[in-house]
Amino acid sequence: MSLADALPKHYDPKAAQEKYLDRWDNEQVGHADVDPSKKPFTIVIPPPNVTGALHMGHALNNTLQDVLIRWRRMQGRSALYMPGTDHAGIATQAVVEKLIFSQEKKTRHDLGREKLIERIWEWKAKYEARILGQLKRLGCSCDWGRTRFTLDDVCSKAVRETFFKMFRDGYIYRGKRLVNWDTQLQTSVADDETYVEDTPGGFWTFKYPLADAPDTFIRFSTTRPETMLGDTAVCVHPSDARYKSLIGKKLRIPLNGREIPIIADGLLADPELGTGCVKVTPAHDPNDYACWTRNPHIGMINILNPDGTINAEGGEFAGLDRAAAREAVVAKMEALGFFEGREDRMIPLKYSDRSKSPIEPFLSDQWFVKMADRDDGKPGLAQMAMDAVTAGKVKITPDRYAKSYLDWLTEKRDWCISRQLYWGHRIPVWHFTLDLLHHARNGMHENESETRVHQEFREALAAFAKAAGIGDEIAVHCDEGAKAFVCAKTHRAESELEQFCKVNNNRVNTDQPPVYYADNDPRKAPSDLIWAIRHGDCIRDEDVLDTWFSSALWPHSTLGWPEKTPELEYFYPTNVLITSRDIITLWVARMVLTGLYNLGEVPFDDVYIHPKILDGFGESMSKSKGNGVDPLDIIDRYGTDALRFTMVHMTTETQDARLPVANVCPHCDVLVPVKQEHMYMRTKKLACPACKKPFRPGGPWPTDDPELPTAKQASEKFEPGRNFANKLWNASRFLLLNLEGYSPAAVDVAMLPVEDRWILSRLAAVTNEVTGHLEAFRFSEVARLIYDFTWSEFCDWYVEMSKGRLKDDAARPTAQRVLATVLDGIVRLVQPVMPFLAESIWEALATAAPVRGMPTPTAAGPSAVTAPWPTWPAEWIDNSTETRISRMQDLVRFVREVRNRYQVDLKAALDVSVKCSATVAAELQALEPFIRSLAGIGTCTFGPDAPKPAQKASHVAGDYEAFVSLVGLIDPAKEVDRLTKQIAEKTKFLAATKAKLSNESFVSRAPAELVAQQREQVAVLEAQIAALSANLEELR
RNA sequence: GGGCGCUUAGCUCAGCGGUAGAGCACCUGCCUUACACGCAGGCUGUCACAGGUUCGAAUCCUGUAGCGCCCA
Repeated sequence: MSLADALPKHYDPKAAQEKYLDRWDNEQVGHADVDPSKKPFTIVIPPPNVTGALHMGHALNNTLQDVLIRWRRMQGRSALYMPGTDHAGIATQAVVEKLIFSQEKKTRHDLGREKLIERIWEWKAKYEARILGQLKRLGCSCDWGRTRFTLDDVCSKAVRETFFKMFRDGYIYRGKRLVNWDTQLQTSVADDETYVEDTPGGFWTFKYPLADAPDTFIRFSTTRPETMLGDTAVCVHPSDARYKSLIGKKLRIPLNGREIPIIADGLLADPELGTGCVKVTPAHDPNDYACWTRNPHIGMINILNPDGTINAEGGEFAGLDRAAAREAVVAKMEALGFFEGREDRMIPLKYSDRSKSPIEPFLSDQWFVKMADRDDGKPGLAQMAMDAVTAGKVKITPDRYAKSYLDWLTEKRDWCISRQLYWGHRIPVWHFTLDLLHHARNGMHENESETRVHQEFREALAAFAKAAGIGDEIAVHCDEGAKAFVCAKTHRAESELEQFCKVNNNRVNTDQPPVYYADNDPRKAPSDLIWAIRHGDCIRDEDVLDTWFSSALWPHSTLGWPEKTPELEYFYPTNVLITSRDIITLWVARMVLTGLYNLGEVPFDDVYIHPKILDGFGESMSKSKGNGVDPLDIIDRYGTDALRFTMVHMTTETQDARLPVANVCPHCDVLVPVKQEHMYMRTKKLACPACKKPFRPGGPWPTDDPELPTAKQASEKFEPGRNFANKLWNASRFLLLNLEGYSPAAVDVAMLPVEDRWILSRLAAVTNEVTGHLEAFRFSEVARLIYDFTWSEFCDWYVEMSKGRLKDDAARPTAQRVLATVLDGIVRLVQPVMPFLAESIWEALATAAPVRGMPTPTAAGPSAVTAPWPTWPAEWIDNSTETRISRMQDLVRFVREVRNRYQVDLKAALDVSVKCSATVAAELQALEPFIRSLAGIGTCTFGPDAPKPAQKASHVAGDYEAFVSLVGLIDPAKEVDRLTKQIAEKTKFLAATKAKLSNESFVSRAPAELVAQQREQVAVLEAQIAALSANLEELR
């Protein structure tokens, strides 16, 4: 009693969160041990970027993971939810650089590598703490003690080991690639860090003369005339009759006299467009670059310096900025007479989001991982990853995403892993420039000299490494020209190489021996090595690795690989990976291939791809639009349980999840829907429709508005979740108010009354279904079933039916036991989805009914989190009992409908008579007290001879006919309307059924069962229509 | 240009071969001692369009239109 009084009328999510978050933290409920007596279950978190805080997409992603983890933990698995964050190279470096520039007007070049990295670590510390805090408030039961970061020592070791292995095995090579080059910041930027804007520009037409027929010309147009300096071909369509005879001939570029071929390429040239001829500048245009890959003989020429000025390839134009070069090139072409015309045109120009300057496609040296099949017997990485999915070792759900995965991998495109950044895993490679002609100067053939130098370099390096004790820790590639690359596996090898470089760079172009090592030091480089490099340099690679390279290792790096840790042994391969579809290729595919490459085992058995969260207009959420919602705002307003419930409920297989966003009026807390015209800070002031006071809608506002308060954002989508939490809370409150005198006892379920057997049958069936849906990742079904069972069956019917029994001393103990058992079962089902609510109820229940359950009560454990997942005896599921209760519900609904229709006061009892067989009557009789109380009935008679009141409302059901006496109440017109409508419905249905049966094909081809059922239906319908018609007649 | 998904009640979405469902909104009663974040009841649909397969199609196939995402 005192306890129940202490329970507030409304579930207080904030109080529950505060209480249990601390407790779970202290008790480390998320800690998963290596425990051979249990089966492991592992999910690694897709590590959130430390760039910023978590958004609704994360809330969804992490909720689903935690649901599975909590469920499996209850099933007795050692469930590890591995937490951590991602350094997110470019994104994080960009925000920090931006911040520093805005506050201190300093660029990264001003600060230098060390200093900038230091500042980013500060940022990381702040955001990592924030992200982990958010995850905790989302209720995620991670094993916090194992938290990893993609740049920490453990992950770094895995990165280095993997890079080294791949380098040694010949999967990693250095090559050229066109990147989006920001000439101002002098870095490449990713595609998603650029934007395209229509910009006024020009469209110039020029002509090039044929080399051997200077009076014959090819005309073409371009928006970037300066790139003519880098042209290596002119391309026509192979089927274009105008140029067919010219294919293979040479043109002369008038600017510099270089001769270039006319080639045919159906993919680049479009005969319908302009002159049908296209100049090809492979080093400065993506399409032309692609053309070069198909026609490598044309070669390519880079004409730009990293700062956007023309390089030495530009001859007389060298040193000019690209804009000046454009004018100068046009002027010269005009002066030479090859300029044909210019028109103004809007050009879709790509800009860098970070410097707002135009992007230059720029050819640069990058590191790649070879994905293709190999001819040296080592497996192709892409093929390995494809085989894992086609062979079913990794199962992707929904399975249509397996196609995107396979399609992408089929291209087997090499993976560019280098980034021109400071923030990331620095590539552990040292560049040596060899003097290939060393021996040639002494008369040896050039080729032979080169081979010899390579060989000497290898041998010398091996000797050096052996002497330095790092023989197994370096690998070398020097099979291409003057560049040799040495990769260091360990920090020790790294520092040896660093020192070596330092020593030898000091003596480039001298004949002096190394000064760093003493003469008697075995590491002193052999003279051959010195010879080999003495005209070159030796420096560490400046680049860092793509973030995805480290996150690709996440499922095993977090478990300690390359060390053979017990965790790795026990928890790997992990079980499920949950992520969103846009990183199937960037991340999932790469995890599979690194897992297979490093460990020979796939990283996870299942991949579940969840929906994307969109706003109410179907647009993706983003800060700049101002349509994003902060999960913490939702938690503050509706509670974590409500947030999680709604997330689970929204997770269907095919649809993206729409979340209509509203501004919360800062004055009166009313939700004001966001309209599209409010987005992008387009609306600075709104009046609240409720309180009429003005406020500023949510958006990416840089500062506070001194005049107007800014609205927080919310979404009414979370209300059903909050309401459900409250409903279950109150059902529990009801039980606690009625548990006085509760005593546990063994129960023979078969001997229980029908209402108890019904709710236990439903509980067992729903539990089975929920378990099945969890196994198959059908999240929305899980939420729906729990919601419907709890609300529409347990609360609406069973709890109502129990009210009378609780007042009856004889029936009370059993009712209490069943109520406690069912509520306990519901709480367990709810725990994975709504853990704070479940724990609150669990704790309250523990004081009043610590020993509970059926058929044999047992002591409930201390926490719902660790309570066993429910399973019930199969024989509890009883269809005939469920049918009996359905019949009762149908009857009660009929009486209630009559009461509502005639606006009969609740307190006024109605008299009901039910005409039915003796069997049905007996079954209904057993439920009579419930029927009376649920429907508000005075007298109630059942049986074949049940009287038909003179004035009545009637209802015809499958196996009974019911009448509510309406003496003094009846409005015959209303009843006539109603019965007429019902007769019409049934007649229509009857006609459809008869039509089916008179169709010979139906009778012969449809399953016999179905045909029989339809025949029966005809009989039933005819009887019902007859009864309804008779009742209708009596009203007239 | 290629691929994938979506189009069902006013809104958000389930259903995916055998008489169209939920929540919200709306209407009518109810502060009935668990819950007004509630209770009882009601209203609401050519299941985008056009063909086809089938005894039977919202459900399977083909095409069209619109919307969205991914890849180039």
